[in-house]
Amino acid sequence: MGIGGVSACRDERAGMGKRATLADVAERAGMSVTAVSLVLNNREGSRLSADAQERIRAAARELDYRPNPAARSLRVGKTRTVGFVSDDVTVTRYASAMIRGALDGAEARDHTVLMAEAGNDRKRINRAVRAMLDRRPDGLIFALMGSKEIDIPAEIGDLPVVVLNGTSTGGHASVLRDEITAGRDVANHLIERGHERIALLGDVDALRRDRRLSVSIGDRFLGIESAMAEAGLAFTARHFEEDWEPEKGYRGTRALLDQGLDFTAIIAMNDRLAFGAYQAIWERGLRIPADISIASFDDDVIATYVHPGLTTVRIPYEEMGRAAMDMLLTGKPAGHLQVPMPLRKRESVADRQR
Amino acid sequence: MGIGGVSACRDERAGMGKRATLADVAERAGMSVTAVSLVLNNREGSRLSADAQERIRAAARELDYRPNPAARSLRVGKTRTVGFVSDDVTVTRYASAMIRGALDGAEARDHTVLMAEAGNDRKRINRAVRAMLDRRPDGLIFALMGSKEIDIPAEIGDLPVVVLNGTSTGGHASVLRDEITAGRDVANHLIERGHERIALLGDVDALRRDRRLSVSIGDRFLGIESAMAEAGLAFTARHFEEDWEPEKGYRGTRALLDQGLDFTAIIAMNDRLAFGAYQAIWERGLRIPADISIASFDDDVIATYVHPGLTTVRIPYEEMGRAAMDMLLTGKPAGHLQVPMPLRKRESVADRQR
DNA sequence: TCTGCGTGCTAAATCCTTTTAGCGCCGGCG
DNA sequence: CGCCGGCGCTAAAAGGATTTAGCACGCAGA
Repeated sequence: MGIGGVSACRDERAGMGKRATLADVAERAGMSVTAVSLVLNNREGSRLSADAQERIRAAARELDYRPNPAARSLRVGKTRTVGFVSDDVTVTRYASAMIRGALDGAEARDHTVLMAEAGNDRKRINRAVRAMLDRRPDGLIFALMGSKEIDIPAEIGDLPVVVLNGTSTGGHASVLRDEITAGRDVANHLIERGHERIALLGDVDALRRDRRLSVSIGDRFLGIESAMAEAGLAFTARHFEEDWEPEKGYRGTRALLDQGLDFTAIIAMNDRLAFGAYQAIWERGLRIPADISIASFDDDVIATYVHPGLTTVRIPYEEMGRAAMDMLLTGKPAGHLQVPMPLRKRESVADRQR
Repeated sequence: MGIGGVSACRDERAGMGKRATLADVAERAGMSVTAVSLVLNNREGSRLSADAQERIRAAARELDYRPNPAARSLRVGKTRTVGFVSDDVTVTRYASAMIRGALDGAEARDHTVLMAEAGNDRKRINRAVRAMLDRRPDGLIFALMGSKEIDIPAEIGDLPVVVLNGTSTGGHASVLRDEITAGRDVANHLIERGHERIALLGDVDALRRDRRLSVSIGDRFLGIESAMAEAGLAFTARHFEEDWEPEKGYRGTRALLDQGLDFTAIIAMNDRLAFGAYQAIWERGLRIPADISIASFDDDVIATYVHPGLTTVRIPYEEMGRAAMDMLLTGKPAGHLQVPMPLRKRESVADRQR
């Protein structure tokens, strides 16, 4: 039975300085530390009397007891903490949605997230991984801002790992987006609207092959082309462009138009290219979608800024982040999850007029 | 004294399963645990012989010893961990730069960052704060995606706190952006180029007053207007608009143009409004910057996507994140730091022609 | 010779929780 | 009667680091 002074001292100082420990709760409840631990963790092992349980819970509540995670993880070996290592947070603006998804997933399972940014430099990656490992997280997510294939440092050993928005050479579990279906959806959407003469803006050779550069873009092309082939169509115009920026979309579309307008729709490989296309099309006095329909990929901010709104496929960053965390926190992560990419239909696609 | 097998077991299995402990190092060096701790932490207290020191260091190196942070922080009370609570990661795309800045700052001081997202809901904020507090971080950053004034939960007690991109009602240390100077810079830039008839796009009453909505927008107006006043100028046109989206910028600018074009330049309150203005101006067959110059705020992605490039003031998110972390990790944080906002001159502003 | 002190090092306590081993008692079984 | 086993609970160990207290020894000064 506690001396009044001691418990009073702890009592009112919640949040400030010292916090109640198991021993404090035990003293207040007139029980042993073990008993308190048992009860507060609802261990089935040995049932304490209902009375004792109630006293303990009451004491814990009154003292606002919350276990010290350092002490707990020292004993148990688990930290209820997940490491989130990303190559580059700032590259893709939307990528913060990936973080959000992961954070939500962790919160739902009562874990907290340690973040680190590692860049693309191998040394810095190793340093970040060590820093994480030192904190003994229960798992690690490698988040890639451009979907790529990476090497996971061997140091990690058998710690559960999920690669987010990419794959690893070691064949670790990963979360990807379903670019094949996305490609098919975009192409089919135009085909269903009656378009038969379609131009491709942002065609490229390198990315299709090398999965170290991108594990997703190859699939995007694959999907587009399979849908075209199934409809018995081929592109009536292609503009090759590796650098998918608005400026390039603008120039590319101009070049395409110079070829004599033998298309009624454009598939742009991303929204920035599409935005450039808008400018080139406006400049010619043509109208979207009346004269030319456009569809693309990413659902970047600009897709909603422009008139008419751009029909595009959303990259489900948030869902992916969430999925990665779920994967990591439920049993042994394995396999490659493909998250569907929803088609956002806006006003840039209409039925073929001509 | 260890059976050979034990140390051999530990020896080669770095990263996997068990890791070397202080006791392992001590055993290998033939010293006491205390001695190892003393040496590895370079304690001045008692000098061990150079020979002993060398043996200890060698043993630690060979075993790839790294201290268990749980054990350490259990003893010391510090965790070398900082909590980063943000209201909403996804609202502002650029805001991820804030995260990056904070991460870099923490890395530089060998701290790791615990992230949590709290939204704007008081309950959820408290839950996030508790989750953080349970992990006993050495400090807390409250990052606000739209710069606002918030209440910091009292629970935090005397833990060092920095409010990032906002202020607290409790007067905690904070990192803000210098919107007054930014406002002045934008206005002066136009004035120096000879513009005397200037329109303001996105004027608004509410935001100017209520610091709970925004602690920065009021200053932005203040800066703009003080520079105008010093030059003896007043706006020749204003469009009021609370919702700073492209659509509204488009309509607003059309309305402004309908008033009879009595301005040669526009100050838009943000880039999205400015983007809308571009569209309205193009539609009239006018040219930027030949007929109308435009300058605005934020340096959003679209500022570089459009032609001509949009002159705007960058929000220094990354620097702010970094500054907040520096503040937190060096002594007692206090005061309000104003991070300068650089003017990005692009092609949307030219000398007055008419 | 004895005291005092600096040197080089270590045993033990401490931080807080979880887990293991087991105590004392009582009722039931053989 | 003696033994076993369940009940309700606790003492003690373990986990890995830091910190405090202090030991043994040798040397210098009185």
